[in-house]
Amino acid sequence: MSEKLFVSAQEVAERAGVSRSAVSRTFTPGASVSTETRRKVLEAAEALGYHVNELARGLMRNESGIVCLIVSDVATPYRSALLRELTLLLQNAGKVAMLINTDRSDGSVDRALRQAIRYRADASIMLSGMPDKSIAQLCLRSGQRLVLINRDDEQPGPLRINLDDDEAAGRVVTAFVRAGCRKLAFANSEAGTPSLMARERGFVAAANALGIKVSVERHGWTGYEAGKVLAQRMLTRTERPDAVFCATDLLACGFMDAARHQFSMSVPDQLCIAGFDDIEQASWSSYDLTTFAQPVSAIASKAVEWLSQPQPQPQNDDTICAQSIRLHAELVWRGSIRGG
Amino acid sequence: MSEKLFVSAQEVAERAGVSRSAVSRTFTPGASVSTETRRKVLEAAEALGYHVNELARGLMRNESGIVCLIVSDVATPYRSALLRELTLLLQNAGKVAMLINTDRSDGSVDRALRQAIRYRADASIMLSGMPDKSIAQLCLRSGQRLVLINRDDEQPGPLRINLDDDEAAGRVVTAFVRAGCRKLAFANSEAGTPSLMARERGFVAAANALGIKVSVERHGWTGYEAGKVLAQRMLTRTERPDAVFCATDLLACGFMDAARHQFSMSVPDQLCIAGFDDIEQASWSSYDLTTFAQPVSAIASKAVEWLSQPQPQPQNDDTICAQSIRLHAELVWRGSIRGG
DNA sequence: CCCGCATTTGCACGCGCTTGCAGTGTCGAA
DNA sequence: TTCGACACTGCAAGCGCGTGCAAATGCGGG
Repeated sequence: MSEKLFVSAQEVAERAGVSRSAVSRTFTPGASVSTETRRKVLEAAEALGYHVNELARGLMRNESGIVCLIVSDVATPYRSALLRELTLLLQNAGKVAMLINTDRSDGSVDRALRQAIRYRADASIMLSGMPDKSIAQLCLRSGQRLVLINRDDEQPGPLRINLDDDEAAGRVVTAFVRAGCRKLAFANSEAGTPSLMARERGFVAAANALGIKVSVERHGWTGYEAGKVLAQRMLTRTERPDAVFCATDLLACGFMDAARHQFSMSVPDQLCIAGFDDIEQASWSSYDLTTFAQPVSAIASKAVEWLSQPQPQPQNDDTICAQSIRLHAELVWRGSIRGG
Repeated sequence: MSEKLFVSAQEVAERAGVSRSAVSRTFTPGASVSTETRRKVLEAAEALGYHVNELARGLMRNESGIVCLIVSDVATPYRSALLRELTLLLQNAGKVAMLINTDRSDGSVDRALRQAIRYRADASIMLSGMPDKSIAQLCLRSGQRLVLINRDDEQPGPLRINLDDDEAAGRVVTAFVRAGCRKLAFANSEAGTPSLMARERGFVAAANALGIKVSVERHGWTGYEAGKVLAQRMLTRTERPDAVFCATDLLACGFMDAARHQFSMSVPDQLCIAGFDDIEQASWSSYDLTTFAQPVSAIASKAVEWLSQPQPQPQNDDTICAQSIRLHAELVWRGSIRGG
């Protein structure tokens, strides 16, 4: 039955005529082995098809090399793009990604996380999403390093990566105004995550500063369908907006489709639209959406970089390194806003 | 420095006043422990915040509970949808997903896979993509179980999950003909994966059986841009097709956008289009694409189901269970083909 | 009261690996 | 020649856990 599938360092040692320690050291960067011994070991290892058992190694070293990616809505364009970048970089850094899907909220999230703790993951990266800050707590208490992307929990310890959502929102107001729009609207979801709300606040504030009032509507999640519903609500009013900033590209796509196909409005002639994320679909010619680009690869590389650094002194004085990085969201100008 | 982060079974045992074996058995389903002992152990474990060390357990049991997902183009809608489903189901089955991204072809793939082997993954699921069958070999040789999705390697051992691509392609011919189309075309990528080629063969064969010739064009990968290029090639000819079957929804979206915006053609009046995968965007009203649905959740559940079964006798006689599952791709009828 | 049986429990070993420590060999300087 | 410095190497302990085996315990019948 369990018929000895893997070769162990012991066997490699025997074949190479050296001690088991020599084998171990050969595969430990920075250990002291002579070139000759190393050669013999590598040869034997190759011949036998030896692979270091990372489970045993992790057991000794007390670090597994596993980074777990905690994510909801994996199938969403922005989320999956970030996921792609992160896995790639982690691999290059010699780490390995464990995926925790938090879509179902029926306690399986908690179960999955505990699962990750059981594997002694060195770190967790939370790609935004669910507000469960207890999860973050659990990660930290089990000695993991934590990276929070687009979340704003005021907890010490983790690295927080955020965007300049509010300033970005201000810039889109300028663009709308320059295009001659005066009846601005903001289409948001009910998710209420910090970055979404920051965009809303920034937009409203910048417009108000110019003496322009903004009609705000919130509905559903950040998906396409919600965008359609928002359009139905906002475009059936007596006074239609002539420019709408959608908190998300998916919302924008839904909004635009409804505006065009259900209300026969022309974009950008009768309605200017802007989104946020710069998902692939934003560049498709049916949408040609002006939007803010999530600096996906910058986010990923900052995160992985931070994780690759040696543990920053885990002292318990009050200057706990509450690292926070703020990245810039570049406006990608396309055809959904007049004039460019 | 390494200040004892995790509690061990030993400590739990001491607090509960039992032996370490008792603790171990408490967390091993099916082991023999009295209710009283179990209660004491669970209580102590809870108080101490004990989590089984899955690394050590895997070392003993010689199975890690890790399933690795080998995937390229994670950010692609179909791929990420499948990923979502798989991770969810794996979690429910008490397993954990390790993600291997094979986008870069510069040997990092190989490195990542070896990484996975080092973690003694119990199984791998290859979500189609790259043709490197040597990778599959490596998985099998290291004792993993293997699931191949939408690939057709004729190797024994793995579970193969495929679709009825050729029959599906036949059904779309019928639909086109019924819509009054006679100049059929097939837009494919150059990737040449088995399922893509099966769709092409099936389409051409079914059309030929009706005495209709098909113009076939292949270009690039299976993305949106390739679809646009294909449209540019096929629609600049003197004799334009009046119906095109795209091997992929992304191709179809690109094709449709080019047809409408660059060639001012009306879909479906002047051109009927069908795709394959039923990605979310296919249902967006700008596309409203008739397409075949990948039975994503069926695929995922078949895969996880198979992995959850006890190892099917690993005998070495010639009746190696070369399991193969063929699923049905349902035609989702929308507005990109006339008459419904 | 004793004995056979079934259920629990503890002991001790080993999974495959890292690593501190002591031992071997080599070499140049004194 | 002697000696310290140095580069390797092997030994053995131990990481946290599962599990076979034997001892312990409980129980009912004789």
